[in-house]
Amino acid sequence: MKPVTLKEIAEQLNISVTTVSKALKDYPDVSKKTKGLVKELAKTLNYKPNTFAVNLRTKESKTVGLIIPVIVHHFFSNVIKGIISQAEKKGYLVIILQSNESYELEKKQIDLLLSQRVDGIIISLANGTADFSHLNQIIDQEKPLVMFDKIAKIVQCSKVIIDDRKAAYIATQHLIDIGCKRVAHFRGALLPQNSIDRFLGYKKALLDNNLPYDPSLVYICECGDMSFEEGKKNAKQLLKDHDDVDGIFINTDLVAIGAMTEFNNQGVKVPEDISIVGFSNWFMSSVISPTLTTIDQPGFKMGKTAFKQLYKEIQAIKNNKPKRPKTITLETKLIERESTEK
Amino acid sequence: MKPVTLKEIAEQLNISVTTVSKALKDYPDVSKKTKGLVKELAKTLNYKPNTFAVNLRTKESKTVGLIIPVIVHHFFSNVIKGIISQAEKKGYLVIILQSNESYELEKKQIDLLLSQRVDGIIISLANGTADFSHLNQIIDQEKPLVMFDKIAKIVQCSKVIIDDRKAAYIATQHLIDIGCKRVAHFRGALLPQNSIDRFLGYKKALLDNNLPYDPSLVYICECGDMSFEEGKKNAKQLLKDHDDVDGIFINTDLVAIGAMTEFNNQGVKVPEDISIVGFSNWFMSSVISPTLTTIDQPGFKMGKTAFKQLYKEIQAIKNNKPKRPKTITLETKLIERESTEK
DNA sequence: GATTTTACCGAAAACGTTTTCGATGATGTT
DNA sequence: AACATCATCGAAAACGTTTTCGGTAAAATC
Repeated sequence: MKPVTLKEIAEQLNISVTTVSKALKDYPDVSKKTKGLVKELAKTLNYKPNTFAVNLRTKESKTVGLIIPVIVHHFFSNVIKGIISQAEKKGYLVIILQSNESYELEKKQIDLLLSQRVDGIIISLANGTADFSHLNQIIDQEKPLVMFDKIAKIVQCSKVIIDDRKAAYIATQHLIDIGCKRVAHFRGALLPQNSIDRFLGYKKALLDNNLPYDPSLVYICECGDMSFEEGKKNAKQLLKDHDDVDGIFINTDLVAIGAMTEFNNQGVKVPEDISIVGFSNWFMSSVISPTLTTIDQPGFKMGKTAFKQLYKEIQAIKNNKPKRPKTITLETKLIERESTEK
Repeated sequence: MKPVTLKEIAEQLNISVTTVSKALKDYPDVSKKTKGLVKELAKTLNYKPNTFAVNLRTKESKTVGLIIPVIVHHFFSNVIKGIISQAEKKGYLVIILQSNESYELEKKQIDLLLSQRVDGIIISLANGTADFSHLNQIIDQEKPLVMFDKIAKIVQCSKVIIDDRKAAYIATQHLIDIGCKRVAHFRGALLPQNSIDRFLGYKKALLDNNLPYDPSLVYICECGDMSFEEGKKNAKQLLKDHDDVDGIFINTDLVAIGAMTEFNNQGVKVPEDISIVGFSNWFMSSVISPTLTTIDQPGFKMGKTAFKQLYKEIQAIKNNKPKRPKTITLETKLIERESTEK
């Protein structure tokens, strides 16, 4: 019942462990005959190299860590899928951790991954993360690090992002183009770079169109587990505060759907009374009523790209080359649907 | 830049590696004084035990594998979350693989996990899996295996499931209770146990209520990536085939939503003309219009329970006790919403 | 003062692999 | 015949940890 080792194969064939090892890895200094014998016996005994020993020798685990704020989330689960699919192609396994938008957990989890000696880490930051020493710790150990979506510009590592500012600008411009004069914004939490950028894009679009920027039209939501509820709450508040808003650019689809639900409950018609643009293009947005205009955020591609970059850096380090941090910006596009049909 | 080892600590303190190791693990045969010195130095040097070496010695990786058919899926991502959260509590990491509903991939991935020497495996089978030798291989190696959701009854291992038959019965009975006389069923793929069970529950409910079972009212869908489209397609076909159907019990929410979309497009009113019950209680189902009556399937709890059971078996094996496979059935409940409001 | 007990420490083996560096004998070259 | 070349193999060290088994000195016991 014990797992088969090189030693056992060696003993059965009356050769050394060294030769067995080399035969299996096709070293040139092993005869064709022995290679054949070794490989055959290895197969019949169902030999599987002991990863623990291999890792110890080679100092690599062929494993990468992934930390994301939430798993049950259309965008993030797509990213996971992208990362895993690409990792599998390269023979890497992925350990997934959920930070739950908590800085403390994120820190602990990075510690955990480092002590596990993963070959690299991919991360999307928690909303609350404002200090980055735990990330620099990764870089100090010369471990590749790739951030995506929610990143920290300051940290010297590769990043896979979209141009949030531009996307938000396009979304807002679209609302203006269809005739909106008072455009509100439900923004994300205060810290994450992407919610800042989306806010800035929104603001710039207003100003470029000679529309006044009114801070009272900007509502905040944390975009955590309660996104849907937050959307409802903000919508309710907005109806109380203003009676002239005719368009909203909302930081994320789920919040937008919450808002639409509230509007529907209160008899406010979308898009007739208020037009809405969301963000991310959750699958859900294409099946609700009215269907939601949104910005397509390529989660699967983002995950794939993130792993590809991480892999490049892993290889670079292996060959003692500099890893060259790189920022990759993926394309987004506006998906026009019923919620902005005028 | 080299990682700190026991040896380095030992040299700096002029003691042996053995003592350092024992000090860090609070062995009784190390003096308080040395323990203090060792622990302090370990902390200042930021010592992290080399997992590779530890694994090699202890023969365990504190890592478990998870294979699921699809990741971007409300139910499954909830399961992932449940497993990860529970694993973290016990100091275990989770490697996630996606079988893409492919038997071949599933087989390969099990091989991969076994050669990685994970401490246990949790799996939900691919639709196409009909042969189970790859699963028995796990059991033969005395590795704990827990199946959930899509299981194989035949395989001798622990299982975490719901009573699909009962849940389907309740769903169908609900349709009958609100007055439906011709109840159709969109079932899942042919092989998975749960889609068989749901079908049987549907059938039994009909017969118990003296309604005829009509095979032409049963439509099949694979419930893979194309669920939504399949729902639309089946709905379209059903409208062609029958004009008297007034209720449908549908194998999974996403298919149900696809069907509702098609009905809506064709001017068929839900629930007035046709009432619909879905399955799984995806978040989406509570925000679409009309909201969807469905069976709540506790993904998070399922994941948690699956890991708990796996953990128990890992511990049992460690202590040379039998692992005692166990089947755990979780409660489901009917969530009544607008799609069955008469 | 001799013996036992206790407290503390370390040598060494083991986990299974990879890789370096020779060693050996056979073959080819001059 | 002397030498170089080539093909094939293996001994041994190394990776960093854990754990067994003794060993030594001090303290306790008689």
